[in-house]
Amino acid sequence: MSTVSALGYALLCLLDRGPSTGYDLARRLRRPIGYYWTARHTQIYPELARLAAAGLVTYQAGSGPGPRQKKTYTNTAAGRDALAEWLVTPAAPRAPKDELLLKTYAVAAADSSRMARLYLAAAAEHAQRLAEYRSQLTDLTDAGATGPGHPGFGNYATLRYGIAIEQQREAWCRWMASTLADHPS
Amino acid sequence: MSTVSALGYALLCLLDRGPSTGYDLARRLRRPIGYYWTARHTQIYPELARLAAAGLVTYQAGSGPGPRQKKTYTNTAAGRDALAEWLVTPAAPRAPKDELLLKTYAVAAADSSRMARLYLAAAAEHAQRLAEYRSQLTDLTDAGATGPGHPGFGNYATLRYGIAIEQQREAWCRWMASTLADHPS
DNA sequence: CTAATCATGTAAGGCGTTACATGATTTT
DNA sequence: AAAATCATGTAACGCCTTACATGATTAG
Repeated sequence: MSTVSALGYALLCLLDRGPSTGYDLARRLRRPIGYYWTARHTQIYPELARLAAAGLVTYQAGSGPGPRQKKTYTNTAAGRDALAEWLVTPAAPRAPKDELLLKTYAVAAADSSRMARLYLAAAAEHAQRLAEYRSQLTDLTDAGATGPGHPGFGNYATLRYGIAIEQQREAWCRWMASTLADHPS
Repeated sequence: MSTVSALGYALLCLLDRGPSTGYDLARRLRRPIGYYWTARHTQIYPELARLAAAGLVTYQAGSGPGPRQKKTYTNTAAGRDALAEWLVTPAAPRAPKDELLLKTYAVAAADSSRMARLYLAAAAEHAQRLAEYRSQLTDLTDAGATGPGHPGFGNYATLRYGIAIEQQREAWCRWMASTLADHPS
């Protein structure tokens, strides 16, 4: 009963919205899923092969641009069932990895003013992300994707989360920068 | 010039606050660093060996409880320098992995009421975390760790971040749950 | 004519987890 | 007497990135 990896389910999520080649899945994975899940094509191709072997996807092969065949993948009924079941299964907690927080823990061992610049740069990045997310949210709001039932609701909901988090992180980074600036070491 | 991994720097951060055995580092890594960085002892022991080989830490060996020697590690001057330099170096962006957001993206393919329960359970977990963080923040505030210069400031600053994020995430989970409940599929 | 895009794969190596292995001391 | 804690390691395996490899079509 070959278990499917999270990446496998991510691909099933994408294929649920429409058939794609592996190449296309890599492109579609960049936005908006790339904000909370990423994978390179080198991971995607073998994973698609595993999903096909498990009977969760099928493909139609045609002639491709390169020396190999181009394969267009679709979810099978088993794939849709597996996806629906996975969606309502609580996720195992993942190990968090946040290098900026790790650095913050040891802030006493660093030069304050150089460290403050780090937080300002991070704040600027978050501000830029925030602008990106907000513009995408506007588009989705205009399209009426603010409720479940609308096909864009998944995107809308994740964007709302992203906006809330980026706001907090930007504010926290600015607070760190100003706190360090007020207190040179 | 053997490059040091993020885990290596995490260990240097801990050793900067006091010498430890590998076992003790694993324990100290659980809280509060465990909130934003984790590692098992199976990763820590080889990493300490690499740090020692690179001259960033030294150890004093004594007789241990088991068949092997117990080693107490300390940062060297080179280790402290490497740490100070790493702290002010911008981190390379990490690939985010958030299974709940991935599921949210595909929410249209799931049963609404079962999915709503998932968000409620997640919200409850965040509420519990929030209570934990708040109680620790109170202790640190009482200890006067609210400004840089105080040795507990690193903990204080990361807790403030954690509280802000957990609040947002809890609120977002509750919003998702109620939005799905209002709109059964 | 050059670069980008479309399209699919393999191989080597780092990071991280789980399971395996040993054995003294302290607590229940 | 049993369980937890202290203490250190190795081995196998999965996940993920970087580099390697091929070649047609389209846009500048």
